[in-house]
Amino acid sequence: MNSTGFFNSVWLLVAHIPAGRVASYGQIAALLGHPRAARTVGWALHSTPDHLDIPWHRVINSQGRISTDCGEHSPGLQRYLLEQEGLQFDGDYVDMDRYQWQPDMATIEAILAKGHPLARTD
DNA sequence: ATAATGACTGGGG
DNA sequence: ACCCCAGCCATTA
Repeated sequence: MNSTGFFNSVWLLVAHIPAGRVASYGQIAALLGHPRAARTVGWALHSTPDHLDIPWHRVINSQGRISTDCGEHSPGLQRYLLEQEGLQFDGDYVDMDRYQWQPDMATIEAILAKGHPLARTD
């Protein structure tokens, strides 16, 4: 159990990204107070337990491009899910200025304070 | 405790 | 636009 770990915070925050919006790995890291831990965010999402039902597809790279090459969470699936939520792609890119999630600090604090029901069960 | 591992990022060529 | 590189850092596949 680890409701305060970084992975858990990542899942918690990503769970609150609204449909039709996206965040970058670095953005999630920064919102959690670790602006250099973008890679770790990617790793956290890679190891997201399926039962948590996290909208993992709403996290893409800072260029507005899909990064995953994981079999379970494939680029094709991620793009499909995003398009289902109304995002339009220009080639391999989405317009970050248009779709990026922009929560205010109060929202973030509320989410993090609320904390946890996402603790791992292994 | 140390080493390896990435769904990253920004900069440079 | 593309490819490559070095720095990055929480976790342990």
